[in-house]
Amino acid sequence: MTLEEKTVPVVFKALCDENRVRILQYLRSGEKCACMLLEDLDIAQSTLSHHMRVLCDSGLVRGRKEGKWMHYSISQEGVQRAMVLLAALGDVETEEAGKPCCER
Amino acid sequence: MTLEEKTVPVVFKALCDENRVRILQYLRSGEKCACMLLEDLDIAQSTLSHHMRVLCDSGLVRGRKEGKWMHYSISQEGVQRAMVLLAALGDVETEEAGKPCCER
DNA sequence: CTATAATATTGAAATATCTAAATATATCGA
DNA sequence: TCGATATATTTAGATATTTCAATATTATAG
Repeated sequence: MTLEEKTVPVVFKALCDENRVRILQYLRSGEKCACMLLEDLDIAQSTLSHHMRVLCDSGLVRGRKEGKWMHYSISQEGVQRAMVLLAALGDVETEEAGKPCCER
Repeated sequence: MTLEEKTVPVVFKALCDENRVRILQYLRSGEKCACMLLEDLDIAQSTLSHHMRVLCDSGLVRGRKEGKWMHYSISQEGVQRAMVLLAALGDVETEEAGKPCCER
């Protein structure tokens, strides 16, 4: 597994803002429509819309349009993909027997 | 598991910059000293130092001082902690049987 | 078709982040 | 102690992000 430098930031930017983490927290209790989130979060509507775009771009959240309402939910597949990317980090190659990188 | 809104961004900011992902990529082949990273990455020394601080603050990387050299390596514990945080997202509560949030 | 309601987009200000040069600190060897 | 080397911190400019008001778009009801 090789980490792609361009795509990894797009995925994890979702988790780099306090408000987006709060939104994800809400979504853990199931699919929510934007109006619901707007009630609970005390942010402007355009701000919510911006954050939902970032979340959807990351793949961690899925948006479903139903009439004039947008319903958002956590994407299991997206979370799984992110887990794989993160796990790749922990997957360190076999240590090259104490080879020193600098003269001592 | 409950996601803490303040701490989660600190952890995942590590993965939100292309250069930091490249650094993590390098560290996958084992512990590296700063001078090594500096050679490979084509960025200023102060820039590297800044990124290493962000990485260490996230807990994903551990720094070890040896004389005048700093050695950096991926922290298995840190990656594990991040995995737990991320997994909490996928752990969605039992869906409340299609309860609609908006009038239709 | 028109009015209304939900969401998206645009524009602009405030704030944060990235970058590098200059400087500071720490360690080692002479 | 002095000079050289590795890394950290400070400062400042460039860029990106967050936020909200205003406006645009889309869908539904009448």
